Amino acid sequence: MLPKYKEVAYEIEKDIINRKYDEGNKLPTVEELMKEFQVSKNTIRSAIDLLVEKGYVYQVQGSGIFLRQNHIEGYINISNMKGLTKDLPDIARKELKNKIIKFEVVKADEDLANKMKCDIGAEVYNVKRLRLLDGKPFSIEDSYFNKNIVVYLNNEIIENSIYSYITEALNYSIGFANKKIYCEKLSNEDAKLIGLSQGENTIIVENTVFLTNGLVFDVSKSIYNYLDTKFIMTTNNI
Amino acid sequence: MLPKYKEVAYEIEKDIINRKYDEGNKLPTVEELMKEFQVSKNTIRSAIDLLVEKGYVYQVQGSGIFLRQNHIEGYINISNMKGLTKDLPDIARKELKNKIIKFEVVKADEDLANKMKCDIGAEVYNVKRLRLLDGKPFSIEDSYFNKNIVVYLNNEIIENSIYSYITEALNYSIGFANKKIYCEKLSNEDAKLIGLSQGENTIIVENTVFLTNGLVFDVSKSIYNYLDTKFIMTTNNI
DNA sequence: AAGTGGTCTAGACCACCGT
DNA sequence: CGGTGGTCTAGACCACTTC
Repeated sequence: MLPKYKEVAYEIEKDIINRKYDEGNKLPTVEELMKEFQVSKNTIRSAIDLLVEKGYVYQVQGSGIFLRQNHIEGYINISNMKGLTKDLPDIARKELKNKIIKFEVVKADEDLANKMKCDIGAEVYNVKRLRLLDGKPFSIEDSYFNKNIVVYLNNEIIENSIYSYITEALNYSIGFANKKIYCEKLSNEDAKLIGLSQGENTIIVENTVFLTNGLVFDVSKSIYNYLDTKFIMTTNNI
Repeated sequence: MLPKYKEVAYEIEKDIINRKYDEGNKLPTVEELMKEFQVSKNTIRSAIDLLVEKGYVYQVQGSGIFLRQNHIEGYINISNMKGLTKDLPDIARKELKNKIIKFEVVKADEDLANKMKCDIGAEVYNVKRLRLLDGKPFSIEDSYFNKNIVVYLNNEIIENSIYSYITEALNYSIGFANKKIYCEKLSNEDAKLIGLSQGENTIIVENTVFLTNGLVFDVSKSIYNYLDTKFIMTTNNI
């Protein structure tokens, strides 16, 4: 059961996506939204704050709540964090397949234990997958999952969506993430997998993902094909 | 005059940076903060929400408000948007210099007019600068400023900080930005400027910056030296 | 059960925009 | 000056964690 302000934000988000407010590029006034959803002013404002944070709208005091272009065809929103399978409405029409390169249980060394805030020697899943969109190599993802949290994985799960499994089957809720973005030369092995040349630079995203209680459950490094992948993000000046 | 919740957020942010809460990695309880700052619960919560959005803390219901590592030495926080001069406490000790490569007034073509939401043929400043840290090439920034908003620029301003000038001298307030991040081959000219090889891929950030009233005032493309520049960002699952 | 964060309301008043 | 967003409060009650 979602709280009211999230429910309202979700409804308005749907309306925005369905182009209900395209004419005028403007949302109804706060007062009109209060009447529409039968909630107090603060609840509407909390809902709008969420939409501002997501980059859907901006507010101008004394004037209104305006739509903001936050989506560009072909770009991946790097702020999303529900996993590739759920993240990409844009490419969702395409078929996403995961080819397993490696799937094993290893013991965390000092570096990994540090990143995962777990004990040295703790068991972790190491999953390396080649991700294909309509059969075309899209990214190489090398992930580690804390086995104390993600107690079980199998081939079927990792060929589909690990994130769906974690949030729906294991019922964990994902809280936040740190991301590092940089450019790095491809190894011979990775270059072959993703269809580029060895020694060529491409774009890398390292991800450390936390549950809402602050535990690290996933540390990953993803290598993207720079020819096909551009990221977009929105920021607010707070 | 800042509103109370921003003032409170600012004070707590200072305390976090000054390591006041490092022991226990925890902030005082909401009730304690209410007493400390003599404000209502909702005001404290608004302040904490800002710190959550900035990646400083996370909240666990029933448990507390915990510190989150949001800063790693050597990484540039890509979510910041006050301009390089103000953004980088990390490298602020270093000397930032701007070498002007190009500074002229041009008329917006269709593509630029589209990006800047201005008329085709409208006058814009085009400023291309090589940015140096301690004398070392750090990035090449090619910017366009809407001349209807940024009515005047000169060599002195663009050798120092354009953003300081816009926010302090012109008294505009910056609202939000869209950023595109990708990897692209260097031209011969740019490769020479930044000290890499022609045809080598490096990391690019395109920036469209809006005032709080929704007007675009700056469109820019920055080319970074991939050897020296890695970005970091924090996200929340909302 | 006690402690701590999360949601919601009604109402008051302020600040800014446009006419 | 009317319309619209922005801030703030006191208080009630809920939900989760910790012991």
